[in-house]
Amino acid sequence: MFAAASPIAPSVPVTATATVLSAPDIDSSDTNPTADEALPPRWARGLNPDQRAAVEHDGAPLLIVAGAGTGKTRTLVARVGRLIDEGANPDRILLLTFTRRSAAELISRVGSMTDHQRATQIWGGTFHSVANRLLRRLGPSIGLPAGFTVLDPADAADLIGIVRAELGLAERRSRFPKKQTIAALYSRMVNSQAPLTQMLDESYPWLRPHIDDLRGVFAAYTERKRAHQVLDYDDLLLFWRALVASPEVGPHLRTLFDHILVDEYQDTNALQSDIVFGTTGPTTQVTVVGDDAQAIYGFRAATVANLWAFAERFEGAVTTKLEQNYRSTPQILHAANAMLAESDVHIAKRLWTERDGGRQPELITAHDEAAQSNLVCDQILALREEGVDLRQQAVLYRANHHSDHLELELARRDIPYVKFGGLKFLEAAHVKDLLAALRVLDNPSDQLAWYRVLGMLEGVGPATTKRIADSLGIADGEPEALDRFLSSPPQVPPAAADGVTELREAMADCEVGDLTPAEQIERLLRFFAMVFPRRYPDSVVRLGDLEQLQTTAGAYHDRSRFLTEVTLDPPDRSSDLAGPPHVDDDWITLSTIHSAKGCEWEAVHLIHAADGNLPADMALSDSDGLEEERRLLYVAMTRARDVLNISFPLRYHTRRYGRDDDYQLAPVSRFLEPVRSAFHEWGSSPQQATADELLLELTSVTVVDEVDNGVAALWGS
DNA sequence: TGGTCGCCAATTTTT
DNA sequence: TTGGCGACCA
Repeated sequence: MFAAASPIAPSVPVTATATVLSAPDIDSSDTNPTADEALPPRWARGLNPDQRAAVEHDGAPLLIVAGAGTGKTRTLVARVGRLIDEGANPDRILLLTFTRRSAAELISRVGSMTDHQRATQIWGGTFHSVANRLLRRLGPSIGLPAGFTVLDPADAADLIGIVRAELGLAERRSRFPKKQTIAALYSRMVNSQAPLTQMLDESYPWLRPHIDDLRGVFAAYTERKRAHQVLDYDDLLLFWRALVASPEVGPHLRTLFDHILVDEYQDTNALQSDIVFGTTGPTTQVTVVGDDAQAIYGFRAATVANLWAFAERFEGAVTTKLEQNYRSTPQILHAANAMLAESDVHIAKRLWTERDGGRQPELITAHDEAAQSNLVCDQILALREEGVDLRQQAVLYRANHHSDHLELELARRDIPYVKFGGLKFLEAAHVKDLLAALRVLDNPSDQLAWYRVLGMLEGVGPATTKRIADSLGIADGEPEALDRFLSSPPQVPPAAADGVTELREAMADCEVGDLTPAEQIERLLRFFAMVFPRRYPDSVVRLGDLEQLQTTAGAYHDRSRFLTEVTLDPPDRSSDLAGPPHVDDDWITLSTIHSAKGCEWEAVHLIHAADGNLPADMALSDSDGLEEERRLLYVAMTRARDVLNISFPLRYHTRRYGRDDDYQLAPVSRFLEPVRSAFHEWGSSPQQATADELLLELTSVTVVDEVDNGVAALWGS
């Protein structure tokens, strides 16, 4: 009922073996145009009938349900290319994507298809970056100062930590939730638009007794943000929606765009759906693309209900499906389809391919984690021998630390790798230090930035920081705080005297001199060079990082702009600053499944596919969480073109009881158990493992008899 | 005695 | 990399 039959797209046979349909072969249609008098326009080349229908649709709101590997990006690019070709004004096209990187890629591909210059005029980016752009321009008309500062999530949590302490909730025994927990709760509340009581009942039942205190923290946090003119990520969305709702600005906003296109619509939340709806005017054509089988951001309050209810919210909407897969072998598709069959995705679709041949995906049981790392390295190298470059291979896993052991083994064997989704650049302490100093200059009411900067001084801890801050009037959000700090030295412990002098001089130079952002960073670096050696053992490396950041800042003339861009679109890791070692180097990609969304590789090695890791234990409490884990596995499997190797260790060593030789036995992921026949299976057998464990027990357990009997029983069978 | 500093354990997924 | 706990300094 949700996926109404589309009037514009022919329905596609849903069996995996259907090869009758006349979907054009991409390669031959690109190189061998048969229609000699009228070449199809560039955007139409190589599209299959379903894709072409989606590209050419005009009028009613359009939902494109695009399965994994069905040419979703190609279709989106072609659609935008067609619009521009046919005279649409690019700066009246809004293209909302999940990451900034995918927006940039889409726009660049549109550019090479049409006109590069015109393509760059498209409003492209994440919801957050577009919100920022709109609010700088239109914010003042709803009472938002144009000079607001954007807080990254870590800063937001720190600010919550401050008000939490100020409200006296940080006392020893109160067992009040930590700042990260409160921040996560707050963010989910905003993004799902659910009331606190409901949020607590559904997701945080153990916090129920603290409901009044939590309300107090939220109120104080909101008040503090207002006083200091800072917005967190969620506020960017909230204020965009406020623009939409405003009687003055709303109607104007709805005339800005002729076309709104949203990618990854299954991973948008309630607030984002409101925004798209509210930004759509009577003459705006809305197109959303998504796949409910790939919804993996429920923990961030994303809801596939947006996708399911699209046709209800956007009246007269039509739905079209893309089901022909151009990526994977039939064997891989079969395994993925079978695994997903049990799930509760609403929009029926079955991927099929014209490809034939290919090897069976493998399900590998490893003796333990060390064996798994070894096996994976062996396979990576074997594939490289066969001609599959490392660049065409990836190792995927559920949680960041799952790659720890493998990384050691890769390093030992000199296999180069690049890791995605790990520690964020913004989370590196030294980067936060530098940005805090710039933020103090940029917005002297930014209490959080002040606290961080002052706390860097020797002999100055939380208590002294607060004392100095109070004497400067920072807690009250007085912008004169900076002038006071620069005109007379605050009272500090003797150890901090030199540091505070250098800091004041550096900031004064940045304030009065007409310095570019890069020059200001250069000036501040002298202060950092003073305090870093005491603060960080690897201070030289960190200072080097900051010099790289200085280079990056060279592209900006405006300090506020630089700060906002870095906050909303940070480089992935610190090493990004230095760039990849050599362009012609070959390296393998390590990534969480979440970060692998939208990517594909010739060979995918999925590790730690053990129950407890995938699905993760944390997700087992409710069925929604469990289903999301299943879709996560589906996303991982469908990243592979030719080779899919899934492995899991039979046992995990734990140190829970203080001994290194403790272990837990782990079965294969419950999602894979029913579809084992789709795999070529090999590795250690569970029976063998259990006997091994019991032998191990023999050496360390005192109740020898029982264990002995257990071993005898097993070996007897 | 208040406050800083050093050492230890633990960490789902992210715009 | 954060937080918690204990040692040491004014």
